[in-house]
Amino acid sequence: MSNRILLVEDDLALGQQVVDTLSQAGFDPHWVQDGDAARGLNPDDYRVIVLDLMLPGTYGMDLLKRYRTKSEVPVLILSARDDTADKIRGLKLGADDYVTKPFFPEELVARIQACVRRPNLVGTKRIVVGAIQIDLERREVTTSDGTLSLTPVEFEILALLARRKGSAVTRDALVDAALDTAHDRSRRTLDVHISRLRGKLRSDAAQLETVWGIGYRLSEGS
Amino acid sequence: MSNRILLVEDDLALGQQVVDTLSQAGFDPHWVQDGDAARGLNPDDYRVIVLDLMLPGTYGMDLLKRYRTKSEVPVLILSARDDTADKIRGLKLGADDYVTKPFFPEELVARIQACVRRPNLVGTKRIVVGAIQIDLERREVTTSDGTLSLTPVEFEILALLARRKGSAVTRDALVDAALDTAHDRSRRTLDVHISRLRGKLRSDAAQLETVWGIGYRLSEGS
DNA sequence: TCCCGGCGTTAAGACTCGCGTAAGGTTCGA
DNA sequence: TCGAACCTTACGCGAGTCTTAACGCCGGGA
Repeated sequence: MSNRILLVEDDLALGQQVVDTLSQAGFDPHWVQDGDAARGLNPDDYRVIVLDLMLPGTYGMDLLKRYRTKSEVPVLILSARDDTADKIRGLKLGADDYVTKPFFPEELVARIQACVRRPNLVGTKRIVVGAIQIDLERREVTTSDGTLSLTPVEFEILALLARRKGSAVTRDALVDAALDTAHDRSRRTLDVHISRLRGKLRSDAAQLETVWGIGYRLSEGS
Repeated sequence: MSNRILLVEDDLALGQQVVDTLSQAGFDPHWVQDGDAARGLNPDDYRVIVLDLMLPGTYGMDLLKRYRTKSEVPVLILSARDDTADKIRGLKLGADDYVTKPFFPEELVARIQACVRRPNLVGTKRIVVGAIQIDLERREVTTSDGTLSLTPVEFEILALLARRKGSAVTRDALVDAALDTAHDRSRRTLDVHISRLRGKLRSDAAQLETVWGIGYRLSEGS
């Protein structure tokens, strides 16, 4: 795997500085200035993501949430304000580290290396939950009834449930991950997709449990 | 594996504060005041190690190096000085994070959780009280009778009691945590939920004791 | 350009399930 | 023994969920 790092930073001077430092440290930085541009990128293409919280366009927190639901990639937050509440919120959302400006580029590099070094056990692009096998790269799902074809939304829902396999996943998280943003969470759209998903899962549908008042959970059958 | 955390900290006030916060967050802190005492411990017995760099006896950096050569356990550094050179040195030596005093306990907890989250997404955030095991992520409870499904309110009640395991919890606190606010505390709603909870706990119901005039307590059975 | 199939969304009715309340019984402490 | 605090059961309402059906958008193909 490459040493590619995604840097989301709108400050031109700072961004250039970080890019230079990362390059010298042997990384392959990929710099995006705009939050909306970062939305479309696939987090799994990168080793680490360095994210500035104060962005024009999409807010940094939204990006973080988005990345977290989609992938396991370590995310390191960069922020102007040394605000503890913000810090805690970021870390709770799944960020792996938090650096406040101003910082020395060397510190950032050291922290990135600390992220990378961590045992990344979940490198596989294939998740197995009971009788359900999900190939994230081929976007293919196999059950005990054979291979089945899912729509994009259905696949995203199942993929997120599989990544968090065994644990209950909030309705909100599922909506964030699978449906276009700016959705009215009160609508019953998600239910419909879940319903169709269950229909396709057929004999393995029992693995997709509903957690009342919370959301859903994908459990191993046995 | 348990949620045991090793805290190496010589400052008595700060140490106690951290221990309290960690306990409330569902961890099982193990506090050592002396660096030399920490030398002999096996790092693999702990989920995370929180290490103060300014210690009497063995220097913190030495301990860090020692742990790193022995084990893969995440180490989180605590330091009085906000010295970048020190920070970089620590992170290069393999520390997973670096927090400078003064800090808010909540921040430390959030950072610890960020460390813990990585290796295995399943099985973390788990509280064991006697025969009752509570998986906060899966929202699942296992007793000696097997897995049982709780309603949201019942789960919140049990979770709060488990977090404060062994100590009495006020009725008000339980109502705040589990029930919709703006409720009439004088009513017998909480009793009903407790009753239902006991019914589901079956043979382990004895662990959920009534503290007369105060509230309830979840105790280890044996 | 028009048609058609796939897909996401909305709407609506039926249904399940959790929650709060009431009411009567029981236990505890003084 | 008395009263307050607590336990338990039963029941109805309403929130949350499931399912079916239909609408609208967008793409490819004729």
